[in-house]
Amino acid sequence: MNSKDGMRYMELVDVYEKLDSTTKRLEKTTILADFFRKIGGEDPELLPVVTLLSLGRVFPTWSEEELGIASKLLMNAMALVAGVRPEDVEDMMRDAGDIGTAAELLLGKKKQATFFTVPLTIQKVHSNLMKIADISGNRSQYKKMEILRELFSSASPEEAKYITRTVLEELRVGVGEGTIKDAIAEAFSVEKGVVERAHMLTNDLGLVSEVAKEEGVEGLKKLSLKPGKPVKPMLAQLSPGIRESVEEMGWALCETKYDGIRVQIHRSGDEVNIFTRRLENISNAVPEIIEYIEEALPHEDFIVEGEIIVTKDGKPISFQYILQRVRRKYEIEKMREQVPLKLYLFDVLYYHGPQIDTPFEDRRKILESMVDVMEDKLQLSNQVKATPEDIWRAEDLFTESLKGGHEGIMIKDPHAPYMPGIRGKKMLKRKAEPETLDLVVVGGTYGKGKRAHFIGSYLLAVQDENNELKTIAHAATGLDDQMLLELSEMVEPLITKKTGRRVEIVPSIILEIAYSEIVKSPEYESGYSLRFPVVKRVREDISIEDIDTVERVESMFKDVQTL
DNA sequence: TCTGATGCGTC
DNA sequence: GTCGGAC
DNA sequence: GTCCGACGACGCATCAGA
Repeated sequence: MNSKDGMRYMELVDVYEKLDSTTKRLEKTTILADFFRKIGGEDPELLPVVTLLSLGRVFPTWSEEELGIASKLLMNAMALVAGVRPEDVEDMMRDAGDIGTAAELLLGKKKQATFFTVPLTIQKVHSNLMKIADISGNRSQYKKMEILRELFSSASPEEAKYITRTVLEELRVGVGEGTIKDAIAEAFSVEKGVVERAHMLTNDLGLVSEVAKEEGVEGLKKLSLKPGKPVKPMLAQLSPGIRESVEEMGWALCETKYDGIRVQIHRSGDEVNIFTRRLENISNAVPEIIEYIEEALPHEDFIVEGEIIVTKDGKPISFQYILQRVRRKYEIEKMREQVPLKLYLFDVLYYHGPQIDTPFEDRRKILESMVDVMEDKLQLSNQVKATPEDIWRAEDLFTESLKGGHEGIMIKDPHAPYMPGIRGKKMLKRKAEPETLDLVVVGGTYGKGKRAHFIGSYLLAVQDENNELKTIAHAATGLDDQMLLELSEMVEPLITKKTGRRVEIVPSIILEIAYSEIVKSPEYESGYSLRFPVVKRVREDISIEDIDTVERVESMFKDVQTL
């Protein structure tokens, strides 16, 4: 290590390799903690950067910066550097099962011809990646690739492996935020709870590690909630059953679960901002929501949360519509007419100071005191109180919710504080039982990582009135290791064609697929597709003539719409 | 100027 | 979003 | 219980290239 030029990227790569070589969380934590401590001692300015890079990120969570490079562009850049065709890279990637490993192999060959290189530093890698995010406009893809090319040309094969994975933000060394938090706590001898809280409130583990080292517990405790700065929303777990969940809480506040977009709304002085679950600012896309807030809530600093849905004649309509609104930049006024929004508020995080430690029961009361309801535009979530004795209140809410075209119910612990970014048992969700269809496998796509040498996703079809097969969805989740293997073995002899990572398969294997909802599809031959498809089992007991039909799908889709 | 591929966010 | 695997 | 990483559909923005 050279103190003038900063620490070499290779040192970080060694850490990645060590992390990858164990599956034990405690070991990973110690590896990271040791490294953080080392950086803290030798090159403290690098600590926030290294913390982010260890997570496989270039920017902190709250940042709106993005690289605009994913697998395809990256493959092109790799092809350029290695002097091969992009298709060769794709083949290699399929065989290696991972773009990082493919990069390592490709550059390994190339490197033998290279004479010498200037060693990469962590700083250099990070600053070049940050530069990529700033490039836009004409020839931007080319310029981005030039930066990658420069990095690759001075990278060792092993370094290239992790640069590619970092660009894709998929480091895949088994380290996520939980492990990083533990490591920061261990490295700088602060309590884990304090690290956790600081992270909740800032969404910036780089900052947290820096403060932990420089100012310790005192510094971390000073970080706090501020209107204008979004925090990660508290998340819900699946409820195993309404009664069981309510009993476990003692009593519960149950609310309709609306099928829309979760938003966190901040008022800071004169400014109102609306953030999504991943902390993206969508204020410009939903001007009417800002207006409703101006009208219905106090002109004081606050943070509230709710769900935005689309309604027609006061009734909720398909989730697909709201996707037309969230990230829109153009023709906003026009869409505002066509796709009207409604906001249901259900929580408050800040009002006359932080309220996240206030029990939910009381937060709700505060929220109620803040809001002047606007019919059809802004309301509080529909809420009932349920105890084990009158569990029917919750059960009725559930059936009413589904009948009304909503998604189910939330079951909330009245005593719980608001825990940003935590998915715990203080807030549960209960949705309708999924439906199932019997579909035939007509193709597939090879997977990555764990699924590198399997078909990681199956293309499925229904039959039409002429017994022709029409595609309707891909399914990948729901397969355990054993089924993954068995299916691969069944499918292998049926493959008729391979193009890149995709294969075509003689139709014969039938899968039972669960799904939450049928949706209109611009992509699949049947004109429909499935929301949240899950593989349940292989149907060896029926034959291909028995699979479900386009007609059936169509009739079920209409049922859903007319609810 | 238009279209398809790609990226990236929502669920 | 769902799910399975590892701890 | 918790964390992590496999993977699903859709729609808008952006950019390359016809």
